[in-house]
Amino acid sequence: MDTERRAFDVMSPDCPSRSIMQRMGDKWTPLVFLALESGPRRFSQLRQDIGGVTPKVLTQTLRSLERDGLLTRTIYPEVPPRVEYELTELGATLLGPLEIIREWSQDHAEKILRARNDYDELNEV
Amino acid sequence: MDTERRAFDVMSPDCPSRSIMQRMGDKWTPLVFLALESGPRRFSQLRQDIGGVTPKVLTQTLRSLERDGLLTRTIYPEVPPRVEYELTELGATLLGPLEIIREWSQDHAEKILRARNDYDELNEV
DNA sequence: TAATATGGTTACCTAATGGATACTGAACGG
DNA sequence: CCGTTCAGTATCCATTAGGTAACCATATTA
Repeated sequence: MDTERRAFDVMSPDCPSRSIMQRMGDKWTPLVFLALESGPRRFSQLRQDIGGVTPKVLTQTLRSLERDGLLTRTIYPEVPPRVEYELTELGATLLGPLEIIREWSQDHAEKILRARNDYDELNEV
Repeated sequence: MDTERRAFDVMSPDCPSRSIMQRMGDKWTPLVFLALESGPRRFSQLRQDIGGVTPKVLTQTLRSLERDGLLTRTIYPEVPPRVEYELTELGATLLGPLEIIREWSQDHAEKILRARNDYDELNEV
């Protein structure tokens, strides 16, 4: 129904879709998604799945994704506490696009690293 | 042929593909790509196509993409100077994935903005 | 009493990034 | 001699990202 007019346009400086597009390229968001791909995970499981993330930053990332309705945070009133994170339906629709980006990155990493070396050799002599 | 072993794995903290994945989500890179989709463009054309980018930042972005072999920078020795940017073959392979991200962002922007509002109302009262 | 485990939060700090603004160089037009 | 065009640089400042380390609440175990 909305084929004629685009409500959002990423090329427009003030369009909110632009900030959304940016966020999905932030440092940890894609990795959180890939880790949640196969089902709900606990906080410390995510920490292990994603190498090198500090708890603070992981918390920030998760909160921000929760705020955007991309995942849910469920607290189970047990001791010790258990908190599970799970993609929402909306969040799951992002898995496809992210998987494509991931494959591209992995498939072309070698070429890019070579290009960087060539460039640096030419311009740093 | 490389179905068995992955040379690069974005889930590994030290893998270079990770930095590559991150870069394609930076603020201006996707917009540069979309602007170059239909052919070479000059510096000031890009500035206009992409709203709100300062020359310094645009230069940084373009240089970084050139370094990675994703676009070429051609200087024509004229006066006033003319510099054209054009996607390389490698760069062009990124257009598909980026287009998918763009569509996702535009299609789901409204839902996400609504989720943000709901979240903020619940947690800021 | 205290250590342990979980799932965080908070305060604090630094380095890098982003952005605004003004300026340069080189040739041409007037 | 001055202004204009193009493609950037230079300079400065504010914001942010990310990291470290300490802390909290709770119940169990010893």
